[in-house]
Amino acid sequence: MFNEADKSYPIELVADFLGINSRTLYYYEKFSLVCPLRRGRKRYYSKEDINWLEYVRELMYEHGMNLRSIIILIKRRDAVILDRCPEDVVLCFKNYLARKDNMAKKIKIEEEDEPVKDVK
Amino acid sequence: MFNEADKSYPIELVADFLGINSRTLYYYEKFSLVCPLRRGRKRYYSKEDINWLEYVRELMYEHGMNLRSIIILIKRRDAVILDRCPEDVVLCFKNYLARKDNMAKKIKIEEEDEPVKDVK
DNA sequence: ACTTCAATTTCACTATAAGTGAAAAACATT
DNA sequence: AATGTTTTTCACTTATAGTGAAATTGAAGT
Repeated sequence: MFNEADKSYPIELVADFLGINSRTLYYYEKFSLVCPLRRGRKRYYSKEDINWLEYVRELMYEHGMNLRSIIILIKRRDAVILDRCPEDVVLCFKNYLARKDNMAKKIKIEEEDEPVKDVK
Repeated sequence: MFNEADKSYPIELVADFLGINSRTLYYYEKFSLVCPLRRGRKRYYSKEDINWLEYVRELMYEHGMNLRSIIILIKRRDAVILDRCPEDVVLCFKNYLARKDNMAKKIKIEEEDEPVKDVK
C-alpha cells in the first residue's frame, strides 16, 4: 500500500510538480529544509515532503518570509521566539499595537498638533 | 512619574542608543515595525519602543529573520502560521524531523547503499 | 512674509540572500 | 573504458536591508 510518507518521487518530478528548479531543491537541502531519502546517490521524496515544500513556498511567497525564519518558526516555534521573549517585550508589543491603532485614528482625523494621551 | 510607555526620546537618541542609523528607524516605520508619537512632525519614542526594537534587531541578527517574518510572527503569531497550518503539514514536519535524524545517523555510519526503513 | 535651522523624505547606491543556468564532476551500468 | 544520468560547483541575476547625501518640508523667530 502507498503511504504519504513513502519516499518514492525523484527530484525532477517533484521540481516539476512544484514548478521550481531542481537546483532549488538541492539548495533547500543545504538548509535542511527537506531531507529526501537517498538510495545510492539518487534522491527520493515523499508526498509529505511535497506538501511540506508547498507550505514553505506559501510562507515565502504569500507571507514574505525568508528561509531561516521558516526554519526557526516551524522547528522551534514560539519556544525560542516568544516563550523566551521577555515579559516586557510582550508588554511593549501590546503597547505598540495600541499606539498604532491610536495613530491610525489620528491620521484619519488629521489633527497633528495636540499630543495624544497615553493608553494605560 | 516616568513610565516605560512614555514617548519622550527623540529619534537621534534612540538611533545612537541602538547603534543604528536614524534612517533605519524611518525605514522600520514604513513597515509599521514601530510607531513613535509625533508631536508636530518630530518623533518621540518610549523606553518600550526601544526594548521592542532591540528585540527586533536580535531576531534579525541572531536568528536571521527578515522584517516581514518578524511582523508576521509577532503580530499574528502562530494563528496564521501554525493554527492555520493543516494537520498533514504538521505531520509531514514530524516525519521530516525523524527522517533528518535518521539521515544524520546514516551519514555517520557512512553506509549509503541499502535504503533506510521508514520510521512510522 | 521671509529666513533659518533641524527633521524628514527622496534618490541612489551597496551588500547579502534567494534562485537558477551551464559546465564540471561523480557514480552506476553496460 | 564509454555512456548516461545525477549531483555539485561556479557564476550570474534579482530582491531585500540598509545607509549617505541631497532635496524638501515645516516650525519658530524676526
